[in-house]
Amino acid sequence: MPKKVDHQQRRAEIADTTWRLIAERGIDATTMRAITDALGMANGALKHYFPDKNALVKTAFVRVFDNTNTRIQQRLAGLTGLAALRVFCQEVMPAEDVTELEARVVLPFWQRALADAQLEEVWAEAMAQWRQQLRRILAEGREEGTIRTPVADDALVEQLLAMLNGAQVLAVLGPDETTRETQQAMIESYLDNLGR
Amino acid sequence: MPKKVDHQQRRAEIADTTWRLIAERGIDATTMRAITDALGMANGALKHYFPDKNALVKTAFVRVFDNTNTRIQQRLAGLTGLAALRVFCQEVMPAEDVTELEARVVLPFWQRALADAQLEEVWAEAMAQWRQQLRRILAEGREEGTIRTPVADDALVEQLLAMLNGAQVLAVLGPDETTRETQQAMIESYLDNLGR
DNA sequence: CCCGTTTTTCTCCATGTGTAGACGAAAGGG
DNA sequence: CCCTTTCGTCTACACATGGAGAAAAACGGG
Repeated sequence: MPKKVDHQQRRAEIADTTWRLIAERGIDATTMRAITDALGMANGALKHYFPDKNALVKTAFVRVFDNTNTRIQQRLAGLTGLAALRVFCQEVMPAEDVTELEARVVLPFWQRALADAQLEEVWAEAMAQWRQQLRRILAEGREEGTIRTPVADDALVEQLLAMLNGAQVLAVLGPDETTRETQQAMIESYLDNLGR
Repeated sequence: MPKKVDHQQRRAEIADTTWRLIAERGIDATTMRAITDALGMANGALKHYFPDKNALVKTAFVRVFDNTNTRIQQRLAGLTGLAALRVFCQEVMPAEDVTELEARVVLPFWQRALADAQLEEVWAEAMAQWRQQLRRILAEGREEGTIRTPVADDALVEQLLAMLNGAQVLAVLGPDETTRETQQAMIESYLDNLGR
């Protein structure tokens, strides 16, 4: 029997360095040769794991989403209502270094999703998942009394989703370093207002 | 004396078809040959108007921003406070066809701005302008009593900016046609809440 | 009608890209 | 110890892109 290589782990490794390169140098500079160079491999080696670049980029993006979501789920353990919502927002917003890297990947992803139906589908699913989770958290908050705004939950979900996505743009493309605390203040005051 | 061609108008014409192509086919498919083909020109003709592609793309983006802003200023004539804010949001959000086209240009712009300092500067200026204008509108609303929320104006400005940018993403990449009215409801309920 | 200037066209080239395929290397089982 | 299977490397290639430059055309004035 031949070489034994953990195919799954290798794929993950390649995808990880791919999105890291995207975050660092931009997606245009992330060519297949740049990826294999960063991995210390030759350019043809990717072929055994990804048929073409589209597949590679797609799984790289999916991996970023998965990372974000599992991180959220971990930090969300045991929390409900407004407290859960606060953690959710903090974890998605580019307040830390990890989240800023993720933001630098999401913007190119959006651009590519405009022209690739598969990527758009991935994004749509991610947003559907977030919508569902936010709705559940809001319902919890209503029940336990931590959320008392007269605004309908559906509108709140859209507001939150839009704010979180927009915050990514403002954080990564804003030159001001104030954005760090400004964004914290922004989301905090919004959340405070939900409890009246 | 030689040919007399309105240099300014020609530049504008080229920039316009450029961002229209970007909106329709995506920015990757918008090559210089695609642009000249759409214009009925040869590929070398652009050289007299733009030194390279970066300059072309940059002015195309700037033109989109200028279009949006002048449209806003026109519709904003005579309005103050909450009414002005409502119009501002409606005009920026991709509720109409024109605004959706603009959104399809903004997403690629963000991606490019990540790697191009000049483009980032353009975006920063646009956001600075919007921030200033929003602050003024909010101050007006406070004075005339149409805005009575206890949340600080600075936080409101950031919330609005983030929501407007995020709405662009959700509108263009969301498969649901519900987003049209959903987004209207979202922004309306947010604005209603500002007046208590 | 001719001429000088500008604009436009056309051809060409260097470069970088994704991808394919042949060859060598490694590794574990018989 | 060998051999089959997989993995990795290297070279090559077709192709598109941005850009440069010479030739031709268009245009307005003398």
